[in-house]
Amino acid sequence: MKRPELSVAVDLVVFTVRAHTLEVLLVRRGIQPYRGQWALPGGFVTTQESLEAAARRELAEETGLKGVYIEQLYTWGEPKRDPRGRVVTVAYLALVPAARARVKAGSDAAHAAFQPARQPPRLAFDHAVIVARAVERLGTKAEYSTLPLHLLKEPFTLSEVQEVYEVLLGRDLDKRNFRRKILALDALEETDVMRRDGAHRPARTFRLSASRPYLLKERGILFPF
Amino acid sequence: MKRPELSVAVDLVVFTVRAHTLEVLLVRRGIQPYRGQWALPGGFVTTQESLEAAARRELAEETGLKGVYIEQLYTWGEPKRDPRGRVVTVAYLALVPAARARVKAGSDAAHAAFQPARQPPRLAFDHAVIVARAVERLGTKAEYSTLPLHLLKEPFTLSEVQEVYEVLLGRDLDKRNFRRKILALDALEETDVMRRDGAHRPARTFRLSASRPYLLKERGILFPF
DNA sequence: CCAAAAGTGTTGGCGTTACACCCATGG
DNA sequence: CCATGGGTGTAACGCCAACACTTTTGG
Repeated sequence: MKRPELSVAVDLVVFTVRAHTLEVLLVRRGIQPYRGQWALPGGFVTTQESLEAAARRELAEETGLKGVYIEQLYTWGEPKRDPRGRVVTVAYLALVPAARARVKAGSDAAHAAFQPARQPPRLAFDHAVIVARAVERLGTKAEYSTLPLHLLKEPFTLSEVQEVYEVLLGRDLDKRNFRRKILALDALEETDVMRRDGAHRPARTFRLSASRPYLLKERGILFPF
Repeated sequence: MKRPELSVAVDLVVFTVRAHTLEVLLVRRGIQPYRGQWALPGGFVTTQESLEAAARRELAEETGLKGVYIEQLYTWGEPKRDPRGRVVTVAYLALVPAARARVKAGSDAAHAAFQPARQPPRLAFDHAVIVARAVERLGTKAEYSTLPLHLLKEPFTLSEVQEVYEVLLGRDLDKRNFRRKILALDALEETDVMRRDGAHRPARTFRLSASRPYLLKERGILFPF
């Protein structure tokens, strides 16, 4: 049995929501091919680490962040997607709170930046396709899960929760209905600290409940009977 | 930049529904490691083919089938998942109609067979994990899509459609409600042939409608407002 | 006292579930 | 004529969408 050897890479689609916009982390390529163009952060998988470990390593190298939400997105492996040779890339989707979304100190200022995810600049390789798919996936999950909560730093207010859902869904939501629904999921737990912001009433704050720490799956809509 | 070379494989989870049971195609390994144990069909990706092409090639080699529904499932790449060395495998999920689900002629009778997908025999490598995830994914998609229709050979009857949904969802469905809903999706188109089976009234038959040929996504349930 | 965001309930409409009998055929 | 699966309608209920004003604070 033949076992051709290929290169395996991971690429990261790191999202954050800032100023009512969905943003993605991009890096400027310093080497050929596509030198000077924007691309997704990523790199080759070493022989001793798992795929997710490689993705987390790359994420830490660019942002210094650890312990954020990460999930595998899709694997691309067209023979000619990389002009250097055959590279199969496993793409990961990561969510980071805007308050933590800083490019790593010490990097060149022009080296990496968060940019609009829905109208990104011209990207290297097939990265535009990867970003588009990640945006679609995140939007879908916003419809039926609490995944978007990972875009917020705890503790957060209900208005902040509503903002991220509105950005991901691309439409405005009714405040009263939204609050009733998100609280009914029993995925949030109230903290005892209030957020004092400006010249207005302070807001209650919440964190992910310990019993429902992560994503929440609900029944589908086609056959609920 | 270092570019370690790894082996990349594809593995196939080929489902069919027969006798009110979800079944998966397994092959008996003829070589070490895990010689004699059941495993998923699959093989290494050659340097010139895409991942999906490799998956379709393996599927054709085992079953002779072409043009069936196939989608990428997930990629596994733990360093020690294969004792021979570092192998990253991209798993694909395929759906074949029971009427076409034959192991390729000329194969050893004991070489490959469809077996219960929810209680499979002991499997080689991490294939039990892969099968479990595929079963879960198929069940989820049955909740909100018409994907299960690809488990049927056209033309099919509404009773056959209901049967595959019941098997995937693991519960019985109400006949009148089911028919109203599945027809309301506008994904089926009636043919002019009737199915005459036995000592009972003949059934109307349907095929996937040309305008809704494939999977159908519906709105989520969390924020439909 | 004014601006700004937080917080809070009710009702009408629609979609979903529950449910039982007649039809067409082959033997 | 009987057994077998195919085919069909309605009514009660529950859930969801729509909708506007009061509260609390800072300046």
